[in-house]
Amino acid sequence: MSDEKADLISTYFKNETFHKGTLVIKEGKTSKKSYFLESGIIRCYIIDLNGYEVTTRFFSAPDFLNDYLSFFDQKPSEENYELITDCVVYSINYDNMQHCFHNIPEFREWGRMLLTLNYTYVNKRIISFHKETAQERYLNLMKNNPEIIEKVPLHIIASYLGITKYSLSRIRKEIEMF
Amino acid sequence: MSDEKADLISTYFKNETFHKGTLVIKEGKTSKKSYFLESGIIRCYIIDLNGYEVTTRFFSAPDFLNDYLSFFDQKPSEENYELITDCVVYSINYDNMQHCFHNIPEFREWGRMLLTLNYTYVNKRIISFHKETAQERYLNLMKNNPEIIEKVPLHIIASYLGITKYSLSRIRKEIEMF
DNA sequence: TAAACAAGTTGCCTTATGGCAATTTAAAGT
DNA sequence: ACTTTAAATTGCCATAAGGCAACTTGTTTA
Repeated sequence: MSDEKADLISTYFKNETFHKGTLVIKEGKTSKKSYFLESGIIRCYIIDLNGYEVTTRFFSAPDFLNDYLSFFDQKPSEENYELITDCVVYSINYDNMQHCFHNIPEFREWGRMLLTLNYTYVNKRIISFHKETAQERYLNLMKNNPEIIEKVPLHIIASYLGITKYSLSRIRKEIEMF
Repeated sequence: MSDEKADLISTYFKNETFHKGTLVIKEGKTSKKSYFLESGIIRCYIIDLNGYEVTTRFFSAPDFLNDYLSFFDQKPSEENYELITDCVVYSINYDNMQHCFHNIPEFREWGRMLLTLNYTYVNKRIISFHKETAQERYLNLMKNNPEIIEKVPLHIIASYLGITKYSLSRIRKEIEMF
């Protein structure tokens, strides 16, 4: 993408800072913005049938974050997006997003690319649940996103890996012993 | 959608019949068509790192099936789509799909809706791996897609549920005993 | 800095699932 | 109909992960 285009696009984004613990998107409320994450970590989670929090995804800079279902259809979200650390973001609202989509071909292309990446991501995740042990999933997360291992509380990582905090604690112990 | 629109759209689709065992989309080859499944069952699977087949999804009439990544980007697929039973489909090729997308607003809307449904589907699936036992996942499949339980071989259903054929066989036995 | 609370660890035991081998049942091919 | 092959079942034992309770460590906050 050319610099001019990038500059043009950047004028539709607004720089913002949020603090740890903030819910940028709330279950039941319609998502008003999408975010480019400049620094920090955000997690997406839902409450399952038994009342437990299930972390479905982490976002860490420089990821782009939005709730497809809520944002593009402007209907209530079914998930929560919570800041694990303080974050600096560039946000874009619905109208500006629509404007960019309709007027900047590169933006459309980029949007489609994001969708592709997202789809690939969830597909890989499903496969990882089939054919990897919890320990392997943990080691992969460690390899690909060490910042998450470092900054996210154990019980949240456990809920992302699909195991209990007890099991993750034991896995950590075992890994330390090489 | 109005009847005229539906008729118009239908002219871009071609009626075809394929036999059990056919691979309509092959790993490494670019997907040329998307399919509306009129009757029959198709599964999508990949080969994992250890050489095992992992079934990631079933399609049963009246589902719409396509490989987003391969079809829309016209690049090689990473998955296989195999007919579990004989199938009757309505297929549409890439050029016609593009034409419809550009000229029929309802078609675009429908495309976005499909995407939404797909995303919701994979999200639910990820959650089911977190917080349901294999037996619960099996019972849900039974409830929502009895035709799959009936017509798909046990070892394939097992690979979809993320367990071995041995475990699924035992789960079936246990369920029969109420 | 004390007190309160959350996060993480660990021992003990239970349960779900895996993996192999032997066997039975069902399906396909000639 | 017979033979061959694939699919499904089952006994036996191994392993991964869960769940509870007690305990330790680390973080807030009054």
